[in-house]
Amino acid sequence: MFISTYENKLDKKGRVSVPAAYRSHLSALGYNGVVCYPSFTNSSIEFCPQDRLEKIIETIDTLNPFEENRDIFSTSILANSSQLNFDGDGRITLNEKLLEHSKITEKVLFVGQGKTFQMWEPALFKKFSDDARKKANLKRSELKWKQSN
Amino acid sequence: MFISTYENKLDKKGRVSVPAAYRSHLSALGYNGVVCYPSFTNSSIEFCPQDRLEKIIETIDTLNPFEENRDIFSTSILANSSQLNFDGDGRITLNEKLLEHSKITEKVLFVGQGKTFQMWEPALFKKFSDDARKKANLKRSELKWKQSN
DNA sequence: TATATTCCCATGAAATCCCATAAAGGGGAA
DNA sequence: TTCCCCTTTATGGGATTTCATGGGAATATA
Repeated sequence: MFISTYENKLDKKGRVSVPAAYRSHLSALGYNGVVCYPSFTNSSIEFCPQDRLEKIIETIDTLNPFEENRDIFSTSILANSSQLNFDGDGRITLNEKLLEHSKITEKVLFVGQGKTFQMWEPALFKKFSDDARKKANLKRSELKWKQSN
Repeated sequence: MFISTYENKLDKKGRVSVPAAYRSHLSALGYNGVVCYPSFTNSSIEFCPQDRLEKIIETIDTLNPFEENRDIFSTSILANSSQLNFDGDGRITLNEKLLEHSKITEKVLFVGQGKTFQMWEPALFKKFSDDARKKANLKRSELKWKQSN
């Protein structure tokens, strides 16, 4: 389970420590790295264990080859996703594309999302999260209903 | 079941003993820790066994990955949750975010809620429960009046 | 050869473990 | 019920380990 948030520092080599709590969960799942891709809907980087991306690929694969969605998904997710392995100290190195999309420069905020997690530029996340909280209050009843089913 | 209330002390390392009665219930469920998150509606910290949060994660996971609701819920719930494990003496360590939300500084009041429990700054809980009692009284007279008609 | 990437180790700070002590609670016998 | 003893629990603090971070050396890349 990926939960909570952790703020770590990006060093001048472009490395950042993945929080120990996330690493131990990943290694429990049998992974020594993560797959990541720029989010569709916001400026974060999405991370997931490898098997999850495989599931997404399968889903895309079932789409009609001439359907527009298929192209959109495969181009924007698969083409932009990368495999990042941990170094001996549990760090990953972020490439130029990821830094650009996320606008991360100094600090990296890791945000747990249950089965996945994200990386954010801290200030951008704060903005997003304030917004989310407001909307969540409005939509809370909706989630409760789904849970009870 | 988590019932009754207990007031324990927060030490200067930010640790507090979880009441033995709560701990033994948790260990009967097979957990050596708890998951917690700031309450939506008041200044308490809500605690639950881990499986409860896992159920929420499953629910969120059934939502379409590109749907707005999914982000909103996972951000406002999961990002604000943390896993707290017991040390060898049955204590947990509260982080800055939790202390700030709850305004806890010296004393911690544990309040049983059946399947979950809460942590309060004692004075704030007193205010909260006094208020609740007043409201209940108002509604009671309302109810009586309606009954007598 | 120059540049980037990966591996390895050092350091300080923070979290965790471990033990000592004091207080509280429970059970049995008078 | 009351007293005493034993066990459990709460709390404090020192010792140890883990973790994040920086930088140098080694390897790969171009």
